[in-house]
Amino acid sequence: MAHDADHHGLRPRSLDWLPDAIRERAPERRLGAGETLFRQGEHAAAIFGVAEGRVRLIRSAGSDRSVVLHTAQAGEFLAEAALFAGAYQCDAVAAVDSRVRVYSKRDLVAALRRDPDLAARFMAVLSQQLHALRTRLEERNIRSARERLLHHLALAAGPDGRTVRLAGTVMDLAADLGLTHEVVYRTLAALAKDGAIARPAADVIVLAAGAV
Amino acid sequence: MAHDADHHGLRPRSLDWLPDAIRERAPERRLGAGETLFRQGEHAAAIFGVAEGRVRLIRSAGSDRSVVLHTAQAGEFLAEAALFAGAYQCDAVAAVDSRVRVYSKRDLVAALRRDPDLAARFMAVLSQQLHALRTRLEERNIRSARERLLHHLALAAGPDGRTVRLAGTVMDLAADLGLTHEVVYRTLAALAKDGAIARPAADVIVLAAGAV
DNA sequence: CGAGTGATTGACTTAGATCAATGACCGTGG
DNA sequence: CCACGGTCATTGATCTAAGTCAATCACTCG
Repeated sequence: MAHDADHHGLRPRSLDWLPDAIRERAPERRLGAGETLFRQGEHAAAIFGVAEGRVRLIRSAGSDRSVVLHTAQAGEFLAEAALFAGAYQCDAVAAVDSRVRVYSKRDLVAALRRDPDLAARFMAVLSQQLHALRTRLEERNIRSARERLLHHLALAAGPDGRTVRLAGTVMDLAADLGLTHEVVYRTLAALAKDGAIARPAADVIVLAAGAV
Repeated sequence: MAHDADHHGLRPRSLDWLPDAIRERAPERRLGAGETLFRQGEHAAAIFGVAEGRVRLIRSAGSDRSVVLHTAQAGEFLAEAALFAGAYQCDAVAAVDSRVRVYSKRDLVAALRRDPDLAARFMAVLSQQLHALRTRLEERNIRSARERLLHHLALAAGPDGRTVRLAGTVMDLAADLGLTHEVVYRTLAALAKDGAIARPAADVIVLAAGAV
């Protein structure tokens, strides 16, 4: 099986809050690469969780250009916004062979309305995701690969504030950072040479005490 | 007065959902540049809306490095996540002289719990912001300035799918795109020369019909 | 054992950042 | 009323860090 795409401390899981009753009742649907899950304008009767693969949200209406809005990875939720709208606002197309769980919008909305604790948990998850996403965007504003990487590592550090355990591959890290993997390898090597980080193991990075 | 920082179609307003009763009762607080609004670990008794200026969320604990998590612009909400946590998770420091509205967390939580419609509206706002943010992040994954700009323009286009009215300055646009303003000017000029866009007015860009 | 994937480094190119300059425009205070 | 300072728009010249292409090695899995 492929890597679990949702390995990252910074990428919060989005499905934990779901009541078991609803989760267990959600059917699974398989999508071939390129297959459409839903289209803009369709009545929104469900939202989805990506179990495996990748699903793209695409806005094709309007201009000729079809624009990718988002690529949902395994473990992510898809189209939460449809919970509060009558129709989907964009198309969803599987980028590769994928599996999605289908959650009934009606059931979910009813549950959220009935159970304030559930609603609070959902709002909490949304807020946290929002915060995490803002942080990622802030990170992308850092132009220098070195600074960006250090920013990321400082945030990903464990409780001691220095030790980072890489949950995925360095290539995944590079993708998260919006850098090519070569640059990340090189920058890691340079940081290690400067003594700014140490790498006691392949999947562990330790920030030096005085690191800028 | 400075530019309204929240001019952008892609940057959803975050305060509209608030019940008037709470909004009107929220006191305003002025912050000098560098002044701290709250600190990590403090009991979270309020959340904030930035009325003017910029407030940074900073994580300083752990590593020596203090890391900027987010810079909230005027019009944005600050620390929604604190609604569902006992204590703030990071520091908030004014980047420039600023004004914030202070919303009582207790009141808000009570209102959300009491009024499912309000809760639904809040969830809708959070979902939309999440979606918008994902789109911005997706945009940042586009390396080429030309393609990134076209992506942005296609999304910012009005109902006809081709006409974009710039709400702010080109410099603001550049900041949104994560590019320098010089590159944006140049790229706009190049696109115009290629016939991919037209600029009938300073603040209007029209995408050509056959634009890739 | 061979195919596939990740880790790593080298060589080279280029797009975008940086530094710099100019002109338009706008408000403002003398 | 106009000179002045500030901001934005725009373009040129230059530099460099990051992207691209490429190769090698280690490892795992069937």
